[in-house]
Amino acid sequence: MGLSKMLKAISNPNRLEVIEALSQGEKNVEGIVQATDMTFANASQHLQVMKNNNIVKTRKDGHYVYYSLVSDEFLALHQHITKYAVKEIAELARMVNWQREASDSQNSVSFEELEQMITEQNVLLLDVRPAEEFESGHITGAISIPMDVLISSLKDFAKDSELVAYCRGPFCMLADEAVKLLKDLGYRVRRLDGSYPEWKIRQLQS
Amino acid sequence: MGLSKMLKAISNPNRLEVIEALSQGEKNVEGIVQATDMTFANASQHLQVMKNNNIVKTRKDGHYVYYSLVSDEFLALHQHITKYAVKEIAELARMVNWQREASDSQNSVSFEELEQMITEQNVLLLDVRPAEEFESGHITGAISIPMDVLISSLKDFAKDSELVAYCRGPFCMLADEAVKLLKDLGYRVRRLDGSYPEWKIRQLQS
DNA sequence: ATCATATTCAATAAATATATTGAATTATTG
DNA sequence: CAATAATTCAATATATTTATTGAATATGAT
Repeated sequence: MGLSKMLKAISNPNRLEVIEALSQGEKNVEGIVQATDMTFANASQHLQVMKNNNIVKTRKDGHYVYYSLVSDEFLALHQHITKYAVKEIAELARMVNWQREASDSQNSVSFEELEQMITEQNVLLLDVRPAEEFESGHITGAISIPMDVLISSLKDFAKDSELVAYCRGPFCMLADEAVKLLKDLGYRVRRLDGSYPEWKIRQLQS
Repeated sequence: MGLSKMLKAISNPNRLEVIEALSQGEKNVEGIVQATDMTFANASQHLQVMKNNNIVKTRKDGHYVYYSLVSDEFLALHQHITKYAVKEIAELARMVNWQREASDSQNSVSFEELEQMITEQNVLLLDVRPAEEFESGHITGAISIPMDVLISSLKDFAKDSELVAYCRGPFCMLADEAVKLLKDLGYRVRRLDGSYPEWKIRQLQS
């Protein structure tokens, strides 16, 4: 049956990592390899499986083959599944909430609050993902401060505006680290209770 | 990873059939066997897999072990996945729309229309699933007319009220058959564009 | 207790999925 | 057109999944 094939195609830890990576935007095989610690050939084979099952599509440019998720509908489905996992699969719920004091309401900001803050112009929205991911798509108004840049150059932000950091999704800890770091420096900073791909789906639905 | 385990547990054709069956209500192993043409031991083993992965839960009563879906949250997730499949997986879309002229708007009724018709009291809502499935849960106001009863006894309905038939879900053809049969007898009859489990989730959300 | 019935368990064989290796393609650049 | 770089393909070994068979439990009835 076609549904079971599709589900098989996404029910492998490596391929789920690929999907998470591609949720941030298209990547070539090298990019996938870096995001997942698979070998090159192995990554390529998994990508073939996903292509044959309509999970991803490809675009050729010079030497490179760029992979991306097949549709926004699929991205939305993947987020439904992930949300279920974070809420209902005990093991994952624990992992996500593990060392994240940030997820209490004191330290996290909802999309609604963020929109409010943006219209009021008193927020600096930090995208702490790698620069390439920012370039292939980000929340409107965000600035790119990849974690390594934040750590090494310790940029100065205006102390009077509030900071909000976000990253890849519920399993991404970068934003939490950024919050911790900046808090210690005396900034007013919170984590976005959401991520770029979730924001993207929200935009499509409104 | 826990998410891939959960997805593996639902990405098998037999287990998907089990989930579809349990979407209609709890069943013992014998009931699953009848709904899926697996052998007894095989069904039991698949049920163990689903139990160990928090897809189903059990209740013991005398000799029997009754299985049911673990939560309404899971039922909702399964429906999201199914809806995606029907819309986006070409092969399935074709299958469902195959010989279903019923799915054009002339021959199908949305939940909203149905609610309207029910308040206006001029509809006879026919549940054409097996009697046990009706008993373990049905759309409020429906009457149970299993397909075999409909065919053999050819019940007389009031010719002045409109008939609406429903069954298990998008892959269930019983309601289409009922529509065809009753149409030939001169009734005004349409198929519900939805099913009992979808109605159940709607109720929970409102 | 003994028996019958519903379900689970254990052992097996066959099929499928996965990671690794190295060779084969394909497109670009000089 | 040769050289290079990115990707895919093919072959293989290992691990996992699946269905089948028959035996083992557990529960209720006689």
